[in-house]
Amino acid sequence: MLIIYFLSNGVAVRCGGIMSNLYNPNDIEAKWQKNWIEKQPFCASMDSDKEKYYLLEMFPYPSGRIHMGHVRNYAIGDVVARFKRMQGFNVLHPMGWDAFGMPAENAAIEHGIHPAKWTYENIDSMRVQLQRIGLSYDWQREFATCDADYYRWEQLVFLKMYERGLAYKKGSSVNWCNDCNTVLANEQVEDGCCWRCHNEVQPKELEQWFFKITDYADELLEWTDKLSGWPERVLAMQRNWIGKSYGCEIEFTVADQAEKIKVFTTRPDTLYGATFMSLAPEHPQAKDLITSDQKADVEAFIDDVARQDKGDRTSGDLEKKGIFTGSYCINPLNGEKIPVFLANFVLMDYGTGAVMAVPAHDQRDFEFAKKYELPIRVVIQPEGEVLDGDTMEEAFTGSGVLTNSSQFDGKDNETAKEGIATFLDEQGNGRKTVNYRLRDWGVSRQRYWGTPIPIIYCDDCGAVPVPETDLPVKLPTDVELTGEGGSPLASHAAFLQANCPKCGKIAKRETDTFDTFVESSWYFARYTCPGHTDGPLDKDAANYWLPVDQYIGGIEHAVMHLLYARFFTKILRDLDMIDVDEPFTNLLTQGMVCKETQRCEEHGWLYPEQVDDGNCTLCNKPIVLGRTEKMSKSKKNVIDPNQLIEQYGADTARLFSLFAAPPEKDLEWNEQGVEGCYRFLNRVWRAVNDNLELISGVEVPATVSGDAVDLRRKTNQTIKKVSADIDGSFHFNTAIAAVMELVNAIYAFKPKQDHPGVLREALEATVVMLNPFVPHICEELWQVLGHQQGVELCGWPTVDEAALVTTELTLVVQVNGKVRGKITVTVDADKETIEAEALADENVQRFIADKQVRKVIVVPGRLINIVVA
RNA sequence: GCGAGAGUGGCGGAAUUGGUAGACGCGCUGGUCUUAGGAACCAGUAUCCUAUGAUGUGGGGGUUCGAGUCCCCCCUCUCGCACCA
Repeated sequence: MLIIYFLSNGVAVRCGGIMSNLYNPNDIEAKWQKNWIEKQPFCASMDSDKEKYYLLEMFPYPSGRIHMGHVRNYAIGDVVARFKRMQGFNVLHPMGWDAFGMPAENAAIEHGIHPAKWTYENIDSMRVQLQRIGLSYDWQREFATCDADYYRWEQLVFLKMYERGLAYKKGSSVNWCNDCNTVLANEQVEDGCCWRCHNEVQPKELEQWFFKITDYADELLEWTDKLSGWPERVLAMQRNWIGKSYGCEIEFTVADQAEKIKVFTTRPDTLYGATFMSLAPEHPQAKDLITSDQKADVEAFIDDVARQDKGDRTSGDLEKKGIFTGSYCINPLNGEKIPVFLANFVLMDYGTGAVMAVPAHDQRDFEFAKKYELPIRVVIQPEGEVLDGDTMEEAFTGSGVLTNSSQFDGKDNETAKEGIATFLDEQGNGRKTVNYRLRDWGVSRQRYWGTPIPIIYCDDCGAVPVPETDLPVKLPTDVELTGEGGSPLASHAAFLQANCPKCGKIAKRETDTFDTFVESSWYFARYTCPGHTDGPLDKDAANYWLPVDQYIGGIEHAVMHLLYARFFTKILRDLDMIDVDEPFTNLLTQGMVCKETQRCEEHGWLYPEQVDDGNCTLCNKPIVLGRTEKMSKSKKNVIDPNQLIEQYGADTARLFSLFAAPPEKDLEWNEQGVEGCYRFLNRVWRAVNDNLELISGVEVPATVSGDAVDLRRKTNQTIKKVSADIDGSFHFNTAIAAVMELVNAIYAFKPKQDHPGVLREALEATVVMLNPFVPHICEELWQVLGHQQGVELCGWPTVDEAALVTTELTLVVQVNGKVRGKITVTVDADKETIEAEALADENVQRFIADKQVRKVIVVPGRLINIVVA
């Protein structure tokens, strides 16, 4: 026999004779990918006969290289797309590029390559990499957000928003990142640092464009209760972010002045307990309140706080500090004079920036009062306890009955909240209000590589919108990026100079560009009509496809992207461009891809290929295993998908990503697990090829007998399980496990030659069911099995209920809840027969012995429990 | 502190309505075939034990004929928010 040794996929194999029978993923995958690129079988069009299904994964930033997170995200999506298509849905599954953003500018600065060139080249290279995974996208709908054909419509939406006052400009203190040289939205600041570069964020006064997301705060919040297809924690994060709280605005008159100070409180019931007031140091009224004898000290305090880092300012363990302004204000309920303080823990951007301090019932005020020896007055007494302001050790924030509160004494505090609010309203000193944590979305960025904001500044007419007919305001390409002196648009004469659309005089163009989250806030809608030239959206197409039935992406977008996209959907609806309220019916947030870290004492973090047999390849010292963490370049615990695919094939990469963990959980990368998946695909490959001669041309029989009954039952049980596991619940790992069981049953099935039809049936079901997971090998095997049409066109298999029926059942017999035996009975056996059989079991008898049988519980189809004394 | 989620073999993970805990895969052990095995196939693999036996799903209680699953208390971990008035 001819013996050949060669290396295939990194594994040495020996092949006796027929080489064509070897599973060779690279050849098969190249063949089918070529077929998909040429024939474009995954292109969608509107079809009223079929039920639509819009499946979308979060589009990638074109960094140039895909990572395992992409592979996982898109593999999950592709299973759903292929499955739904096989089920007969009209599936829209598009892909494109979130193409504006800073890395392109950084590449330009570092390597002198133009952002546009860099971006489009990256897109070309990433498209090839995605195609190498075998994803079933409708590539005809592809676009990049940096295409003028895309962003021109974004500019139009902006103009419409501007008309309606939903986009406006104001000067404000913004979050400034010195490293990125730009402004950040509140959502983009994490622990006081830039979400991208982690540089410390500084406050800076700037004129900025804002989107009035606060107008939609209520609707965005209300819908969080209706998005039943979203994970609860994402909804919780959004609710938290919107931060709606009901309360009261109360006006305090400043003693001996006409001025009033407005506070926001959720606890008007504690107003009689206010013993001082705290203002944010940057409160605009603060300076007017400083009396001359306090001037020097207070101003020093204000400077001190201003210099403090914003992160520390809101960190919670900041030491509470404050200073008396010298002024007093009057409690509108009892006319009491209380001192006004400035306090470092009062935030200007929440509520009104001023707080009535009730030390007895607020922990922060309590600590402040203790420190500065201010009075603590109890106004709410809990049941069964008597609080005393002089002796209490912490604030009481629970509910109780009012005291020291004049006509409200004796009322429970919930009733008093209403009563005091109403009373204040009648007196003209306050009113019930609602307060939000959510701020308007600042969208100006002082960057080049983004969508230009279509506004012209005229000395006479002010900010004038660019006429719709002049759109797009194109980003000029003839710029040089140096990384210094701010955005190159500000010094680009041809771009900068424009005539005022109103008066025609020479004017200046806006040089800021949009936050790139604006592009990703509506791309899913544009996919429904990417070539539309009469407006942002073709309403018919958008209404046919939207909302997205299933959206899949990372949890890191729980607040920013997902909230902005919801907001934009409502904007588009109110601009009469679409009819839906919410963009994404169902949301799946997949877990991160993690891997064990490895470290060398001398060389620090090591890449997997820098470790050989537990030793560092650089110095041969033993490595130290670190924690399992999210794959990241900095920790070097990364696997390059391209290399992985080269070694094992895309099907193996996909299979492992789907099998090793359920999609919403973190996935721990494990080389041996990958090999296990590769082995399984080899097993499937051989199961078909080794039996090919036996089953070719064989019809699947209508009725079967003998051992074949069991295999047919297993086949149908598997179809049932896999269908249920994929549909709706996305339990891909258990679906794959079920097919593995079927394959094991096929291997164990004997004698094969007696029942070729049933064997064929089982093998075909295996191939069809695996297709959503590993499409290349399945297409190939389907062809090998003699089919002319693609496997996807054969449809998803249906369960033959008759084949599931069994004649005999194995029941467990318990004595006092413990398994003591098993009996086999016919399915139609009655309760008496089953009981008699169970009691007759030898081992069961031993445990019953001479004891008295109290009760016998028969759970049909499952077990018998004999209860003895 | 608030909110969400999790805790099951050596590891990743399974277990409709409470009904045989540990599917499937990895790893490990033994075997077959081999010059060879890091291939393939077969068998075994929760723990303790001589055992047909006992124990076992973070800990402690409870409900039940029966609890990983339901109820109460506690512990640990992960994530998000956090001086939000």
